[in-house]
Amino acid sequence: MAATVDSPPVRLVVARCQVDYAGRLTAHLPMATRVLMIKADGSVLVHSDGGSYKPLNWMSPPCTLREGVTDDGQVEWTVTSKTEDTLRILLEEVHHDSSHDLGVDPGLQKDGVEKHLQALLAEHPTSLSPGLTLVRREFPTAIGPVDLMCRDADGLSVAVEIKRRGEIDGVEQLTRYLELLNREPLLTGKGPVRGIFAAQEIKPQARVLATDRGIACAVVDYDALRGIDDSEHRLF
Amino acid sequence: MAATVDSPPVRLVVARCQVDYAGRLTAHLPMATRVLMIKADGSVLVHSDGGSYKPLNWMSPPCTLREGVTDDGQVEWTVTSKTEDTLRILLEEVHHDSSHDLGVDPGLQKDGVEKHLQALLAEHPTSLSPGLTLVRREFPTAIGPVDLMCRDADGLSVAVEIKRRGEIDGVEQLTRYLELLNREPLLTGKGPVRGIFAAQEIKPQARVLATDRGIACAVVDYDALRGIDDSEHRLF
DNA sequence: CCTTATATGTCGCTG
DNA sequence: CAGCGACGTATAAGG
Repeated sequence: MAATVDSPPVRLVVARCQVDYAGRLTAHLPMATRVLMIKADGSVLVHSDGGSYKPLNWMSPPCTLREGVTDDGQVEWTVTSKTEDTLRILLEEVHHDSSHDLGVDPGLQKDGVEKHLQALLAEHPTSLSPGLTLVRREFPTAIGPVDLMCRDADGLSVAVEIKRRGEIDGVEQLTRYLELLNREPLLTGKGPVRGIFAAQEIKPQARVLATDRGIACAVVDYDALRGIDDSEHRLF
Repeated sequence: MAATVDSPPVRLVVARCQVDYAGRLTAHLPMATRVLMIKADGSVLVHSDGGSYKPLNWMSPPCTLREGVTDDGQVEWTVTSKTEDTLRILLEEVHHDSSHDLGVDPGLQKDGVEKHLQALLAEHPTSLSPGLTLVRREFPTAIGPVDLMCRDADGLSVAVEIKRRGEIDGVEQLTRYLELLNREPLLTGKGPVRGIFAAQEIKPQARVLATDRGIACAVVDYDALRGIDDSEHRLF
């Protein structure tokens, strides 16, 4: 007797279907041929040809799929989550239907993003502003750690917020830190704490807001920093 | 002669494979069985069983897939984008391989997103605060447009920020706008610009911050607004 | 084409 | 579990 699998983990279906979602929003997909992927946890993905990795429609786990038949004899899938979200898929014609046991996935291994950038800047603080020396990385405040705390040639404290992409949120974040840091007498002895917003790319909007708040912007050349130890500084 | 399809739009492959990505980061997937979806534009999705709709790894269009063979005879896919990102998939064993023509997708119809909420509130500004009249939607400022600019019965300007879910970011956003708007003499003639933070749901933290800054919070009943023209107002 | 704001964001971490 | 920040964010809208 052959070994059987009770509920095959992944099911791939190609079918002409119509999809309706109701949850945080309502969405409707007219009848057309699409790829349906049903995973072991009951989650469903509705993919069209093209677009990026995001499905046209989907249901995230945990959820349950119920297969039924409508009054006029069409197959209907109803996917429901605990939070009353529902995905209804009406199947008009099934072109393909297969199931596959994948087993457990060992998972993804990532390497090298922003932590690396922080390490580089910690080693070369003068690339942000001349005369800067590192006091400490991840300098703690009540609302979270500042990426870099430095001191400049005049003895002023300098708080540095590092992002890969400098957007307005990052300026807000640094502003909050500066507000708290400027209440610390130990830091403000020689004058108010300066702020530097450092990123590989700084959006115009973020630059405007930073400038408006007296925060300096530093565009960091990642490759140059990585390649050359004593890189030129760029401060705007 | 039978009609042939040169490059079938969607290809579904289930295979034991190993995946390596190099781009803004590097990522590695050890050898395991996964679902591979190749779309017409050459984009590739690597799905495992479980997780959400996001693939373990992927390549976004535009990109090209090249099928090759390694020195030791294994099938190898190399997907490259214009921006020198590369996805390398080493296939050890193919369990399934099928192609399907989907045709053009009519696309998704959404309802109940923020834009719709904004339209409803623009039509019924009194649901936010009594006596409010709309001056203009998407009122421009140096750092972006305010969702609604209104005027109250006393002639005061009122800036409204609308979110589906009211979180702390939205309060920050409105605060920024108010800061800029209050520098405009044309708006502050009768007094400082008021702020209203409107959302279907407002998180406690956001409410505290808003209150602290003198910003009013309005919880919007989307269904009521959509259903009834002259809905009751709720202002906290 | 670039910039900006939204997302059924998702994901991972930390308190 | 909530809150917060990052993401190869994706995606749509507007200038």
